[in-house]
Amino acid sequence: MKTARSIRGMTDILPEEVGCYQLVESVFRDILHRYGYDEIRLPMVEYAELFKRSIGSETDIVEKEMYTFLDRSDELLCLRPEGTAGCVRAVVQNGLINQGSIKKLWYMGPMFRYERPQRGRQRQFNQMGVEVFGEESTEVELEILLLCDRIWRNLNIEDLVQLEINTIGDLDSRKSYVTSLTSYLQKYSDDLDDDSKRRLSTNPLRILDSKDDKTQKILSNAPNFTDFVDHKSRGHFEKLCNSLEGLGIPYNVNPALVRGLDYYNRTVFEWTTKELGAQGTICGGGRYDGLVEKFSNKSSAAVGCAFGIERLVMLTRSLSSQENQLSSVADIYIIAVGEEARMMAIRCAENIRSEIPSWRVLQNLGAGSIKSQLKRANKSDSKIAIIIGPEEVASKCVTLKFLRDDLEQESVVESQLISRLKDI
RNA sequence: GUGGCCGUAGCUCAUCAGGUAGAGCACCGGAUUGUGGCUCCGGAGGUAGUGGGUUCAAGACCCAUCGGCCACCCCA
Repeated sequence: MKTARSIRGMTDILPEEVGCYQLVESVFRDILHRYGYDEIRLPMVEYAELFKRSIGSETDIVEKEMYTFLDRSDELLCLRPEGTAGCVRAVVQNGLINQGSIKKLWYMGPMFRYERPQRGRQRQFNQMGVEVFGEESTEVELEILLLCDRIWRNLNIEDLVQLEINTIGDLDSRKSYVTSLTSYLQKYSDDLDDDSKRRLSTNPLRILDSKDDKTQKILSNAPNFTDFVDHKSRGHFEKLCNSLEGLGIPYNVNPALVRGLDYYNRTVFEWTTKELGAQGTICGGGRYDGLVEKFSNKSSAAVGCAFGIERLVMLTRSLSSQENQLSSVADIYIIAVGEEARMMAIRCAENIRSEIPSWRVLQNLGAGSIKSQLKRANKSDSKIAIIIGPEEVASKCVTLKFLRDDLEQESVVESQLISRLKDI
């Protein structure tokens, strides 16, 4: 059946996997709460223009990865490819940033990018994100990195991740570096690989990432980005690095780390892992002091980052263990044979659910012999089966059968059931 | 968008000089009357991703298409 198929790259998260998601999400929620961040819930659809202006129209995301469409009023909309732009929009629109005060927010939800799916990459994927508005000191970066580190530790993946960090200076220093780099590379343009040739005119900074040996050779004599970073940014970065050292957070300065979104300035960082194949970034972010003023007559410093939930789930799962954390184990399975018994069974089930809320009570749905119902009870992993048939109806008793322990089954008067169960 | 590998029962896979498909697990039922787990017996379940082509004959060969995986690209 062709129609019973999900869209490419948009996968179902099956019941057996949901436990892992809930675990990752609850760790995130808990830690963000403890650091004093508030949740904000944002729409999945925004004006396409929002992303063009914030992420940058020359970027891959905007150029070829957005789900863009016209709605019935001919408005050009798109499915959000990331969370920061929408968060900035919301913060400006709702007047959440006041001069001189700091706003700390987090959000969670699906993002959409039209890319070829592969390990760790889907067209619909889930992110958790953090944004802090209104403070330009390195303390913000530091707090976010500390909070990341705490998340890794809570998920027991701290040994599997590394922090890569860099500064890309302010807008002016980036501009002058780009002109310098471009004019240098222009001289060798014939020897560059095809991708890099193309990027020479679109996004020269990206050439630094080229995997081509010849291109890398050319780059070895290219002007150094570090020399172009403005003094303030450099100082900012050094201060951050010193603080990280002081706090014992290992990091690696990666001069080639240039993020693919235009809104960043100064600090950029990525937490990566080698466990996930080619898509090793589990969290990426940085500072974007200039973005708010693009949508507002005010300006505000800002830092943020986003976590890939699927990738974190894969990572925590690659550690084995906690799979099926919240899988379908039950406490009680109720078996009924006959119409009157069924009514009695429902009564008992509801009664237990009211009186012992922490228990998971399954009731056999549909008919079946006692034997087949007991088989199901066994498969449900229930500890106890309650059997109710004509005999039980007649005697106003229920039969308790212990499925995991070597105990005699017993008969309990219906009115005594709860107190008997509470003793177990 | 590009490249490599792959697509047979719910799942994992076999079948392969091309002659209209099998196993294990799972599922359902039974082994004397209302009792699970172990064992034994039986049953159901596949137009071999889809569409063309080659052939007397194709799951097996060719082409296309869709999908999956992995990589490039880029990123979470």
